[in-house]
Amino acid sequence: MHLSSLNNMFTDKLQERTACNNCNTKNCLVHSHYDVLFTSVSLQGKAIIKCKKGQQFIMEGAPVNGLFFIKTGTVKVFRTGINGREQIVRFAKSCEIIGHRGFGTQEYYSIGAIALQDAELFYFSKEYLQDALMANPKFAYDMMLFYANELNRSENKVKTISQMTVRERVIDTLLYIHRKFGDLNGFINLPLSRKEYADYAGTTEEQVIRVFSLLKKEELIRTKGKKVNIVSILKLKNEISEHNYFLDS
DNA sequence: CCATTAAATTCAA
DNA sequence: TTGAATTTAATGG
Repeated sequence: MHLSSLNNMFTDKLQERTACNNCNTKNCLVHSHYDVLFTSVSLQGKAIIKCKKGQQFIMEGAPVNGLFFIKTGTVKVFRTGINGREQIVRFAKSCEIIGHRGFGTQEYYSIGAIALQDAELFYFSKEYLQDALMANPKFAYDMMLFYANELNRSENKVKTISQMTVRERVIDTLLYIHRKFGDLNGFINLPLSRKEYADYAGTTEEQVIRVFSLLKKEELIRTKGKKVNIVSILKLKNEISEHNYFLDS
């Protein structure tokens, strides 16, 4: 089969899968630059990767050779600390980019990424993306905005971790997850273990469990297994609003 | 941090 | 669909 017809098959396949419901086209780099990313004649440097729940698709220390866009599913991005403790850097959902920090100059990934649910990923090689960026200023500009935003978020996170108490950090984490993933029948729409809350908040599993217990006694949250129901978002916000509370995505 | 028990999830029959 | 096996939550030392 000829290469260009192979490529058409690829694009058709993509098109039928690109009807993602929770994607705001305006904010989605893949969708708003669909033509740039998918209509090139070359098949090289793009792929769809299917990732099962719990599967790690970026290894810390592995050589960087491209970057991922999440099509469906959710992903956690983490870095391993000094005594083997995991620090979750961020959670990502569809339309977000993973592995971008190493894109320009870095040789190796400084982060790992694991699918929290079954996920589909678009993969683009460095070379492919470089060509797309060079050829399309609007795409390059949108990418730059994305990077600026990421940097801002990451600087805010430093403040949060270093200045807040454990309880405040756990609350901050709950609000962040809720803001980002919304809720389904009152429960936060992302099942996370207590350890994962801890790894994001920079604490231990036990601390999170104890803070949760207190919050339950105070009737600020309810839990059912992994599912968490925030009773009063306002009261939780108030607890940390006197410190730094930044709206980020 | 570790040990114990309770609870929830997974998996396969 | 059930329940046995495994994993995760919760608490107290």
